[in-house]
Amino acid sequence: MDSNFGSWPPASTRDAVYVSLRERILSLELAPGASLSEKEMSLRYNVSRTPVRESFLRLAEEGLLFILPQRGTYVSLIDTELVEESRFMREQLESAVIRLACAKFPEEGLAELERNLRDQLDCIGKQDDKRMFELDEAFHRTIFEGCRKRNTWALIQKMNAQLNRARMLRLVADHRWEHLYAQHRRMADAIIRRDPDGGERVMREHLSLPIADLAVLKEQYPHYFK
Amino acid sequence: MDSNFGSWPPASTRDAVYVSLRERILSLELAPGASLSEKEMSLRYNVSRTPVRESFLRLAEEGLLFILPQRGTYVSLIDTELVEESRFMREQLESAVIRLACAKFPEEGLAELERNLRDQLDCIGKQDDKRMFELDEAFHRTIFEGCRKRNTWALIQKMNAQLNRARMLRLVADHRWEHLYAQHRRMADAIIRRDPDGGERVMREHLSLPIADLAVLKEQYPHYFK
DNA sequence: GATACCATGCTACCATACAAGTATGGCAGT
DNA sequence: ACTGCCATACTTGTATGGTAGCATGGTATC
Repeated sequence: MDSNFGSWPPASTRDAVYVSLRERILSLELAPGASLSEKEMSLRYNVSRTPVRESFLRLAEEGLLFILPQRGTYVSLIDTELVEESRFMREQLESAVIRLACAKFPEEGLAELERNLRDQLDCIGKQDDKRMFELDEAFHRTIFEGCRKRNTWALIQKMNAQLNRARMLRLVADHRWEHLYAQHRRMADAIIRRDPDGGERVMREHLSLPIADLAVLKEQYPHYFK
Repeated sequence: MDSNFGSWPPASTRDAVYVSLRERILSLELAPGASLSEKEMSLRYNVSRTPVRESFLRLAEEGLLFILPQRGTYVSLIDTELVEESRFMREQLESAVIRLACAKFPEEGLAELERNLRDQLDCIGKQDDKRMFELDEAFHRTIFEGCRKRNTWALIQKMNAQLNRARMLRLVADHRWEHLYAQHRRMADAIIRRDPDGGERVMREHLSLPIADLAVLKEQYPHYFK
């Protein structure tokens, strides 16, 4: 889920600070609009201002912070337009890729999807939300990798920062895991059947759902939004 | 074409260095594989290592540099897989957006497209390559803005760094400007006609072309590629 | 009372110093 | 001649000091 996935612990102080800050922002522990400063964070993490500053710059590029020179640094407000566009982009890219998958997909990838689906069923029984979230991501990633579209997936992951922060507001998210599983199952079936139209249809349905209630959230937490 | 577009001169030393380095990399003045160092650049630009270093980090994130800690920094080799994926992503996003444009597009945007097309014709007569390139970009940007997909366009611009560097290798690029103009003309017509299928068809055709000869380039400049 | 000014303390930005890891070339020992 | 060691000169990573710009609150002036 993170760019450092697979290379733990972080090689540098900078990465450690970056990872920590990012997590705190996405979890809303650092709320949208909150103010921070290089000095403050350097004290908190017991490091110098340099790695903190470099993390700030990186987070600012990702749209999670915004920096006003000589004034201060703030956690960026959630931009509904940006969230919607992120969802839009993901929908387009994923539906294109599943078409590819329905045209040609390696046997090994298919086996991986089946394994993943079995695990999902298992998770639904155990109500393990965290693991289910990981399986969801892994399922999609497997499709991308099977089509040799690793970089595309990486880009989607970056954009998802915005999306996931919004999603985090739905505190007790309606874990409609059964529904999610059913859609994943249909995707795998479409790939097996070599049915691009069917695959695309499920995928678009799948990716239209997540943030239908964005407007509601904006009313509920107005100070978190732009 | 740049994120600082419209806010000139660059507010900070950092941005100035970043813009300059980026341009030199994309123009291949700094060739793929070339080695550079923070110190060297700080001397050349007469600034301290700090803004240079921060530019390096940003360029590394964009995939234009790669940094080996304690060893050195190099201009990244052109990754054909990444280039192809960039093209792929652009194709998906642009064809989705032109479908939107064919469903609904503001009158004002349409006027802008017509203005742009007139200027393109003008440019073809004058053989002004640089301006034609700008008009090409502006044409596409106008379509995105008319659909309120500004952020999507911004993302495409970032990805294009990889693409454009590859494109730059075709030194005397075949400026088939007339062909390009014809395609743009057909896109505008599709928007006017409200013809999503026609619009998408032209767009996909338009964006499939650019790097058909990537393999040839790789043979011609093997040391520039991964 | 309202307004213009200025001291103060904050910020991020930039310069510089130091630390730590790595490549290289020469030299000593075999 | 070859090998292993080490001094040296690089590299990036981190720490810290100083600077310029901005916000704020108090004060002097009208």
